[in-house]
Amino acid sequence: MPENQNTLQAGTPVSSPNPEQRFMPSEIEPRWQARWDADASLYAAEGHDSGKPKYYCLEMLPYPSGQLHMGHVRNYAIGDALARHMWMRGFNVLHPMGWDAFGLPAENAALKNGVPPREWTLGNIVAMKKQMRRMGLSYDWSTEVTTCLPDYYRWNQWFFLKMFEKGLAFRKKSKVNWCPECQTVLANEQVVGGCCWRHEDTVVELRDLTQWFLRITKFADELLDGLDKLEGWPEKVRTMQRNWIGRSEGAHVDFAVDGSSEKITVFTTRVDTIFGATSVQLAPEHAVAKVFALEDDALRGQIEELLEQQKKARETDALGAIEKHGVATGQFAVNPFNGERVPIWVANYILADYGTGAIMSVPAHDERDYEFAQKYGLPLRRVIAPAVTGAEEPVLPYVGEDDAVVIGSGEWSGLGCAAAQEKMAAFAKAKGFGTPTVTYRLKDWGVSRQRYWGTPIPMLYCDQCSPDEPMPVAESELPILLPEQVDITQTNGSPLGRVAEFVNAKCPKCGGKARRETDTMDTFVDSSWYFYRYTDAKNSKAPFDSDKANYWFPIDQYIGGVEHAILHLIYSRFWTKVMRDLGMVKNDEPAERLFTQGMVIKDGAKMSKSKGNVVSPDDMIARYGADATRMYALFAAPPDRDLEWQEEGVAGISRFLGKVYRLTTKYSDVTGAAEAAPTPKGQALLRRLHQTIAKITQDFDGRWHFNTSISSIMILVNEITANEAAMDSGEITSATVREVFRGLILLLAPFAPFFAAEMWDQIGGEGVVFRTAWPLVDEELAREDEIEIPVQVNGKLVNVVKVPADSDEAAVKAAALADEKVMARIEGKTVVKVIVVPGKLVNLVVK
RNA sequence: GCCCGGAUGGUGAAAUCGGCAGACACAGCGGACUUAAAAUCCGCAGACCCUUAUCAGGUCGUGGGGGUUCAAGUCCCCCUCCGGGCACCA
Repeated sequence: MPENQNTLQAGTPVSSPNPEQRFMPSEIEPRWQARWDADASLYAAEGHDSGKPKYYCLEMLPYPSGQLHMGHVRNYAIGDALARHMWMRGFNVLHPMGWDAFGLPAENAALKNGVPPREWTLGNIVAMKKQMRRMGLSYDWSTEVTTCLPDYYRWNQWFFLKMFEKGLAFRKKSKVNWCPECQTVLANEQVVGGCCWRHEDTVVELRDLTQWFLRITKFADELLDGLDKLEGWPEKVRTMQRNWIGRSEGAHVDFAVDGSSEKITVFTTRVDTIFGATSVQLAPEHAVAKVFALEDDALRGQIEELLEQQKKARETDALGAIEKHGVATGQFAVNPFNGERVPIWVANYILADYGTGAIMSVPAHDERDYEFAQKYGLPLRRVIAPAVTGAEEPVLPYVGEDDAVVIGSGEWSGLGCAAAQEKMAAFAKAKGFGTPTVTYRLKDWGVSRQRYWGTPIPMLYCDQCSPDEPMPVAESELPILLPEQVDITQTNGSPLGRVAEFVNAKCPKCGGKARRETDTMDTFVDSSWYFYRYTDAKNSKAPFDSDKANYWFPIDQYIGGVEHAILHLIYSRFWTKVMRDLGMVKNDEPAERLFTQGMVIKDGAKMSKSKGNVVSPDDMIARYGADATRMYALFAAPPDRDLEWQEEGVAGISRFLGKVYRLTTKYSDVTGAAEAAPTPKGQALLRRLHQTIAKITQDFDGRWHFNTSISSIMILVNEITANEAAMDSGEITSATVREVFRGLILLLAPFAPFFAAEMWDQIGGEGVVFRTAWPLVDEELAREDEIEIPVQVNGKLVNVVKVPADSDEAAVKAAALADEKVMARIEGKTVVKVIVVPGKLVNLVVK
């Protein structure tokens, strides 16, 4: 290579640049990885007395499937860049990782390959941890949490006992979602579009079962109201949770059944329309409907049919699409507001598990009731109208607007709808036939699972004292260990039920024979509080020490996929409130800020085995190195958007790193005697450096558009390349060269850690690059002294003029008018108006 | 049906506050280096038109249509398509 024949200028002695070297990530990365792996303190959080502000940076823990996928790579590349950046900004950073290690795939693998779930899971963890280390992720492994190990899940059991004590964990028989594929019950949150969240094509069935529930509804209002304060969460997630909680204000009103002692309580959000009620509609499973059915065989058959339709619709997620059917019971209800008798019907569009399972039907002012009434010829009665006098009669059904008023409703006529709702509910309450009430869509969290690989529920049933009433296991008995060597090949019932040594226990009360609960907990229990355990992962006396948690919490930044918006993220908020009420933590919410990254796409579709478009991170790392792979994941799109994986792009980043490598190694040793002030070219290069520092600092503080951060680094490097001759000749002093490369490497450190560590070493940087202070912007240096101002004539660009950066309006205007092209353009025309936006542009309006 | 996103060159994207549309890359094309190739470096590159060609010039252009403004990818109104969430929830 005919290189390094740099001519030295007098007075600017520069040592010879080194011969250029080739970038070999396959050599660099393992070398640094070995060093980092050997140093447990490198990424360890400091003590609470470090004097630094704390920063808890958390990425969602993975399920240990055995293979990292690109979604993980993206998630962790974002979190890792942030953690490293915050270290460099002087924070005491907690950056932990763990394993969401219970769950069905382990059982499936056991069935398929004959490997026990525990072995399979722990083996996968080893493999994935190795992949994470190859990625160069900055986790503090001393706080690692593995949810399937007894030292973790015993605290699930402990929490369960606490919740049982407080009445927050309870057992009830109810309709539950059953996935035939998983052979277990699912929580409402785990049913997506009528199908299982793990088996998108498997329709969930409804079964009547006695199951354990956690009383998340107790916190419904707090979970809802708290969303307003979570300003650091994406609006999308907050909206999804609001919808999911589904708070609805209204009233209960009792309708007496004519000629019977029965009464029907309806839930309505529009009690102001009660004078327009022309029937009462019951869900097929409503208790009163059952009473009527007892006396009438024909009716019973019809109701059963309605129930069947409803069940079918629900299971195929066609609820809302099915045709409304109903049957008149022949019975009548009495409207307590006007004493009117209205017929009682049973209809397939009334849900038993929402509200009271009964409604008053107001066909004139409700779309569904209207449709039903039209079909069955039930009467319509208008009881609200627009306030505007002389307005056209509204088309029915008319649900009213803000200004609608009540009509034909006795003493309430003339009131606005909102006022009428309030007053009529209060009236009902005063008279004892109703009350204002709030209904939620949110249901209690069903946590029982008829599966093996999960946390055993620490409850007992004594044949003598409580065959049906559960008794808690004593706290001192914990953990109730999950037995090994369990036959999970049979598919009916909980596998633990077939393990005699597990089931048989002693009753804590009478000392007689007792049975253990054989269901296990939903794995979402594990992930509801794991991030607290990170703060005190080895504690054997408690889930964690409160002081430790209170130091680190709330999480400053949580990063993960949006798919958990109403699963993990609502359960976690609930769990935090429970722990707060137990006095364990002070924070109301687990995470201050939440970031949901976009999906990784290939050929326009989400990567999946079935589509055959999966790109393996291992392949990418082997070919281009971890730095290039990670950096591409950040460069290809802003982190909140979907990212199309293009291997050529990774190659491009690898080329870029190669270029930086060549330049850095070439100039790593340049030295010069007593440096003078930077030369003009050096000044320009330093200006670019400081502009880049400003840009990237701003990106971390703001929008996280790391794609533009990286592009700004590329611009800097392109400018360095353009100045190579000047650096060789000494036209840019060695002091400037050193400053530029030092800055460049620090800026790259959050994005390409192996690379930055190697380059830092090469230039003789002191200490660990990730603990070196993030460079500060020198505003003076960053400022341009000459700027280009576009000049438009009638809004069209004509030319660009150069002016000093501090030019005032008059000077910019003068420069624009003096420009030849501009003059040519406006010749013979009248300048009507001149718009000068200092620092931005000039627009001449001419005629 | 309702609520959120999104649509910009051949591709990924940029334009953060209404001010040069396409930064930075990928793919492509041309050149240098080389016996040759790879690698590397330099250059070109929205579409169309005018021009023999150059130099230059012109028109159009951010999903579509209207509007506000000296100026619109950006603001307002209407519409189309794509992705996501919710949905007989009374």
